[in-house]
Amino acid sequence: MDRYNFKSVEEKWQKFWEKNKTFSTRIEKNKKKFYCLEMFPYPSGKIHMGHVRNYTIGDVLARYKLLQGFNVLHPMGWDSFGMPAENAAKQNNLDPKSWTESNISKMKSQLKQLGLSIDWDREISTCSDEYYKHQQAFFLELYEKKLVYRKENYVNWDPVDETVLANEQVIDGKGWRSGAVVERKKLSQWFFNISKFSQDLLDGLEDLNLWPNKVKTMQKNWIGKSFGSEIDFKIEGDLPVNNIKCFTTRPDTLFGMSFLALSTDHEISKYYKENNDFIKFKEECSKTGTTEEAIAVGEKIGFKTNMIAINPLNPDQKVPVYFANFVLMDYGFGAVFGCPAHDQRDFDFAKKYNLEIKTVVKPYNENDDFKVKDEAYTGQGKIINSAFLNGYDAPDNSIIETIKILEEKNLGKKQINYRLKDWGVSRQRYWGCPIPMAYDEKGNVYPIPKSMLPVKLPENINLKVKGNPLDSQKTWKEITIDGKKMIRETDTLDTFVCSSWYFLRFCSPNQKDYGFKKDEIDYWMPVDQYIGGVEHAILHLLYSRFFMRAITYKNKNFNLKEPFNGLFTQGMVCHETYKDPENNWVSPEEIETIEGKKYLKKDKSQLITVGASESMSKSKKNTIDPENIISNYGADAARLFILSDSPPEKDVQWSEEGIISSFKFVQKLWNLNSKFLNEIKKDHQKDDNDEISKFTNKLIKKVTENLDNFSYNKIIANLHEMYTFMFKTLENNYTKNTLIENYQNVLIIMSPVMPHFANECLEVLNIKEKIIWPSYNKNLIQEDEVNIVVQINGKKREIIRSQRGVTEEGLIKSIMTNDKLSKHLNSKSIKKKIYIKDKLINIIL
RNA sequence: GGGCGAAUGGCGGAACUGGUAGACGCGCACGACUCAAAAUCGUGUUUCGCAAGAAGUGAGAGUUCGAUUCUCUCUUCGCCCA
Repeated sequence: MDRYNFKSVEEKWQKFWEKNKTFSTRIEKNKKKFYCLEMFPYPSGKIHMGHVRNYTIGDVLARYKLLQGFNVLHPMGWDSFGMPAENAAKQNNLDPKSWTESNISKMKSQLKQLGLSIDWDREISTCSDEYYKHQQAFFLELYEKKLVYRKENYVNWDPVDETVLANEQVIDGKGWRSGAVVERKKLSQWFFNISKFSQDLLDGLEDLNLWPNKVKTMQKNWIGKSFGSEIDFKIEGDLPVNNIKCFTTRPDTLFGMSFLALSTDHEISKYYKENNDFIKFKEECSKTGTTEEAIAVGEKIGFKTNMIAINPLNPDQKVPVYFANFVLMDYGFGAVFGCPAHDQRDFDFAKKYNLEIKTVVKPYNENDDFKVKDEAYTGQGKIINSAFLNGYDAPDNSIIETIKILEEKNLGKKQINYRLKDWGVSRQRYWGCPIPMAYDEKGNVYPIPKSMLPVKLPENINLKVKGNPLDSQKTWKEITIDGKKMIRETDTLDTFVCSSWYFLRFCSPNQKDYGFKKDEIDYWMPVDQYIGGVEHAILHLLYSRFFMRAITYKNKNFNLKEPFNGLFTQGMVCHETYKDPENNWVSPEEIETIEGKKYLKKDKSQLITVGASESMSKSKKNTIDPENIISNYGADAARLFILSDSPPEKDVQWSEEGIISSFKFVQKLWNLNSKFLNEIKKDHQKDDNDEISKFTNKLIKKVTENLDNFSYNKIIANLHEMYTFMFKTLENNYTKNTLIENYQNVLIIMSPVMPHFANECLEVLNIKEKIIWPSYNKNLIQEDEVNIVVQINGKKREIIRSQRGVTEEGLIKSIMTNDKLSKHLNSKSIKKKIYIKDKLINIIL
């Protein structure tokens, strides 16, 4: 038998698809469309195993839908703006553009080697001005709709990268990329008004039935809707301040209040702007980050004013007013009342400044004299020490009751609050989409006229300057609009903006005058299946959902809110980790296995310790290069293995044994192919039986169901079963037609997973009609005989073969004549029988 | 600390709405081919037991004729948020 030459076969089909534009798509109104999209990659220069998994999953789906007769849109592009290009360029004295472009061409050829059914005519790259000019136009459109605004704001400042970080880019108080301790800094920033859509984004989740619940929950928590109330506090003191408005989610703990805390940016701070102690204090506050986490973990500090606040429900109680670092201006009204007993931040603060800690909620299992001691009590319970509120169940009932009382007395009202904040999109970087705005001498803001778009990035610039390189580009910065001299905005857009609408651009990649074309969007959108990593569960997906709403806002002829109808989040690719005797990470390539033990290749006396399997990362050196895998084993084997071992939504463990086994399986299938061709040549007069058709029809049913459920790992198992069955039974006598018909169907259903191999085999069969996904014949998948489990007292005793549809009486008869079973039954009387037709009988004695 | 999810052989994992636990693969063992090895093919492989049989899906309870599947309590792990 000849060996299967995967190299030439894979190359042949990749060329064939490219030359024939097999996967290039256009609108066909009479056909049902299917938009299959995988998250586009950042062009780092090399694909990694995560890409292989992501794009294989997507490709299996796209090819399956294509065979089912859908008009499939399956595009690919590049998320090509961002810091890595700028950093790499800085280090190697390159320019980010050429670095990015050469990476794209390398990665593109790698993706092609995987045999993906991509419509490359639709390729887009977000760093090309052909793409970002439309993004700038959208920016202006949103500006006109007042969904974009500029404000001075505290931001998370990364002092190493010298850029602003979004809250989610701050991990453990440090920059996600640089690892530097993040500072609080005040900057003028551009914002997208995403919070305007908080409720709508929340409501929209309800209809996303094809999204994982996990992701929906995460988004829900991120939007963070909470009920509470605003409360007016009367103020006494020597300042012209009569009252302060606070927001709270726990108005029911008002009787436990012992201070009022203000943000240092609260308007009242204007009375302190010449107070040196206050200025010092404010500086101190800027050292705490702006994330909820930083605030929860950091030390709570306060600046005491000489104002006194009066408890509206208990006018005899007067408490001090502080400025405090844990109150932010963009939460509520920048003012909160402190109830130390039932809020940990307030508790920490009260301990530090010796304020009263008055318990007003007790757990159900405690007495009325319960007192909060070492930490705040935030759980459920009953209200105590609170006059007319005593006895209410906290928090639910007590909050409702308190709000009712506050509203009756005109002291406050119910309020809904969202955790979701507006999206700061300004970045002080070069390699991003320029924000199309300008300022006159007085600092007034002007949009760049649409006729002057795109605002192109200047080329050949010095990146090795402090701060934003665009800031030092005088010739680029200075422009004239309508004869007026102006200075450009030098901030660029967060790269998440680029990925918030690329799925629209794929529908109209060549549209010149606008980002997309209406009739193309109407046909292709929404994305039917979006596939990517769960790490984008919140930001990218939420931003994209916002962007659709922003574009359709006040837009009568375009009304689509949800961009992604179906979402699938695949798991990560893991690999064992290895360490040498000196405790250094060792990559799998440096290891040789001798008699089951692993040694360093270069020094075979050195034994390697095998650690846990963890997600592939450069730092742990447990990555495997897909390019080597493809050249050693072929794309089909790689695709086969990446799908075979685990369900796609879970992590998969890459292993040498695994890929070798897949490689061998491809060869086995090739041998099976030869055998099939041999048998077909024999062309018997008559079929021995219909066993092969029965098997194939069952196989079609199973594989189709597994494809529909994303159980791709089970498809591989189905194919293994197919191989075993066919190899054993092929030598029965079958006619040419029977063999061809069944083998053709087998090849078609394996083609989404192993497209090169399957197409090669199909070609030899020389099928004249169009290749389509086979349906199964219901009559052929039913067996005439079934296995029936016989249980006695709920315990399995025997399996008996029986005719389908056998009656209970018939079954009992054969049980009585069965030696093994009648032994158990003896002369005992049968109390009860449970018979599940064609499956099981349980006899209770 | 809160939310969500998971736990099945030596390993990765199957098991439809409660009805044969361990499909399929890896690994391992034995056999065939070979002077030998590799490759390939075949057979076996949850545990205990010679066998008949018994036990068995993280632990403990419950519902049921019957529970990996449903309910409760607990343990451990993972992810997200803090």
